[in-house]
Amino acid sequence: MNTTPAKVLIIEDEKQIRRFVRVAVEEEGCLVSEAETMSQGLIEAGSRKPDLLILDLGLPDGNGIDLIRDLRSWSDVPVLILSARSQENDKIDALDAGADDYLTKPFSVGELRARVRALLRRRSRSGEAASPVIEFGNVLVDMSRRLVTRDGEPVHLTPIEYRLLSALLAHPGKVLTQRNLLREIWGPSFIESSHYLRVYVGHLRQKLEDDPTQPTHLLTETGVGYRFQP
Amino acid sequence: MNTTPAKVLIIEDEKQIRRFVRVAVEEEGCLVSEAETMSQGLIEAGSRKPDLLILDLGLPDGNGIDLIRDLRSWSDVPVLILSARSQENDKIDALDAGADDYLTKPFSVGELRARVRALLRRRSRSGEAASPVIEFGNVLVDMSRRLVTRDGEPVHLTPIEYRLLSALLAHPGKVLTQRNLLREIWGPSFIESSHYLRVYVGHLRQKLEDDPTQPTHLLTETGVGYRFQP
DNA sequence: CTGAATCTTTACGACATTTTTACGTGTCGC
DNA sequence: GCGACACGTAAAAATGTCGTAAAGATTCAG
Repeated sequence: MNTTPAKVLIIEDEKQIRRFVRVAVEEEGCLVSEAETMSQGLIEAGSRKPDLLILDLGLPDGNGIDLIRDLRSWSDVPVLILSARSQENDKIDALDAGADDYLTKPFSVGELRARVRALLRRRSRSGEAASPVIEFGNVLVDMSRRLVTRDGEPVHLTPIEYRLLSALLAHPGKVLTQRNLLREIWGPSFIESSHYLRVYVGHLRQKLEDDPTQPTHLLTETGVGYRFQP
Repeated sequence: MNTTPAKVLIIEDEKQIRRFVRVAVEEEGCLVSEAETMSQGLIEAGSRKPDLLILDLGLPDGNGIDLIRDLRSWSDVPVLILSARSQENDKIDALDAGADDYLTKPFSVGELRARVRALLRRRSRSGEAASPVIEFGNVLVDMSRRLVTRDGEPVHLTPIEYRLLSALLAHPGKVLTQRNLLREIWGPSFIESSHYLRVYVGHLRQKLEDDPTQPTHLLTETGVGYRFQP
């Protein structure tokens, strides 16, 4: 049980929905603050340091995705998105930009509270020290020393190769979309150039997989992205 | 077991059928309220906050589909439709608008009670299941990792297969019309090509059902659409 | 300025996925 | 029963994506 109540920031312009969400979240025992605009929301997020941010994508001023990107440059607070069914694409972009979960309107109190609980649960867990050395196959990756070895022999990785490997290793078992990886490693303007990924995933497999032709740890999900399998 | 009995609202003009339904639902241990007209039904739904709404499409005043659309803008209470065989199109339109399941007159008490149970079951679960991992049969679907396993073995799904599965799994027990699914997965211009669905539902059954010939979880509603049964 | 390392770009064959096509089955009304 | 219709399966054709190698382009140290 957490001693201090979690702080939740709601960014939502419609008063009705804001009330609805506030009540639901307060029933989870959280401290709630509100913002009606993107810019106000960013300021609140910076000053109040909330443990969870609930964001409506359909705000009149500015783009919610930009807010998330901005936010992610200095904070890793969980972000829960509220979106209308007509904003399917925005939703995906938002998840790509670093949001954690989403709800499509209309949603029920139960659903909302469940998502809030799930995202806040992460808060308590994340404190545990993540082991800085990852192992798979006959490869060791020491994150703290930026050192990669295979069968004991050190393996040299170029900067991009290493960043790509880190990104994949950060979420074991999870599929990372091409856009996600491209944004994280090359920057937002390279989202289109998915062939970079093919080249560099190829390099990594060449250096780390037993049989680069039949990879067992750096897997491709055709049409979607790549996945690291421990 | 739920501590509080579920509240069910019946919107039906024919007194005879209203009685029939009321008795059946009460045998499920529910609290029943009634409405004879659309407008009255909407008011009741707003004030009583029922856990299930049973709606006859053939009401004299106004259109049942409009009622559902209106309702869906502020509530996601499950809706069970009663329709006469001559109202085939209305039935599908209603499901498209957001209804959850349907019964075609004449129907038996047993059928009715089974549907009611199924739709109410969702109520208790939706609050708890914050976990993004869904289970059915011997299959596990981890939404956060885009990972599907069967008997522990990973199952590979193509992008379309996965999107189709997600769409079905998003609403357990709910009937999703072909138009609905086609629009969500292929886009609005593919509403006519119901053929794709047959092919890809076939693929999913092949990969996930114990006996693809006799599916137990990915069910067909002939002439209407498909349904995921947990 | 030169060379080595790295990154970017290009091209093409191999492969995976999607789309078509074709045909068999079962159901329902007549 | 017979024909129309919707559904399920299989496999070919079309399309799209991936992996690889290798040739420019860039950077940086010496």
